Amino acid sequence: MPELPEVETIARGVNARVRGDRVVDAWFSGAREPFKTPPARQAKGLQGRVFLSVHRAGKHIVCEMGPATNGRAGEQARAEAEWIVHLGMTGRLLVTTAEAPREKHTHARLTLKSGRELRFVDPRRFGRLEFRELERGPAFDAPGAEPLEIGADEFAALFRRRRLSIKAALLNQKLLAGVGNIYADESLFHAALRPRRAAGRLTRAELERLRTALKKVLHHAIRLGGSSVSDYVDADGERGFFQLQHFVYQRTGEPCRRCGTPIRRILIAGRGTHYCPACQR
DNA sequence: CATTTCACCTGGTGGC
DNA sequence: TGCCACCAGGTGAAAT
Repeated sequence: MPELPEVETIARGVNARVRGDRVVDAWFSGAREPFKTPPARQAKGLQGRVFLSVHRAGKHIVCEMGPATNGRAGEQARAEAEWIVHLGMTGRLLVTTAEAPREKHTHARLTLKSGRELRFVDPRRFGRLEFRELERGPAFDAPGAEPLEIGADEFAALFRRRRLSIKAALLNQKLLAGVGNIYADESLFHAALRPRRAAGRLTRAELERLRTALKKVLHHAIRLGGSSVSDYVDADGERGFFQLQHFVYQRTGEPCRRCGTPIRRILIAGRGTHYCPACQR
């Protein structure tokens, strides 16, 4: 469901829990949707492999998988494959005991050598699971720029000559990777910019305000998430996601925390968009 | 080509 | 309680 901060938190939590563990069995549901790679191929590819590391790229969780056979002791194995998890709107990646009750809508279960399981649960099935053999193709690379790393020049260049709204531009993963509806609305509020403003018409100063607001909001959310990794990753924690105090997101009609004006909700790119008509210009 | 709309899913909520 | 409309953190294909 998750946007960049949630995905970052989940990737860190999963990394800490499965790094060095080995897949001894892989099970996938019969459902069609969540598989970018046919489930049988994923199961076969993952079988026996060791988790070298897990990290985030955009909204994707990328698991670097090492060889299925034990290497020489003390030798650092090289990644041979990647298991890529996109959580869509409702996906969760959980580390559980083998005995933990199986939740409805479980689409993948990797049994690990430690006895634990890594489970993918996704009611709406907007999530995607992909498996790549690095020998046969390129490593995964999220298309857009990382909002936490991008510099002022590169950021400004993303929006130059674009006629779409800045809100729609922020949501476009080919421009920036990882920004979703919550943090788009929140960062536009902190930058004091109307979501309907044409992206290409923002001044350099406004864009710089947006870039710093976005960074700040994302870092803050990661910091909060980091203190409750277990809410996301350990068997059935689900809090985490909404614990942040939003300034505009889903506060339609409520008073702006800065000036008291009722927050407005409009539709941009089919997504609910929240802003303060007084603070944002 | 850039941009917008819509379909893909299940589940929760609030009105009647 | 039931029924219904509407909403949800995402994205890629189809339409404009």
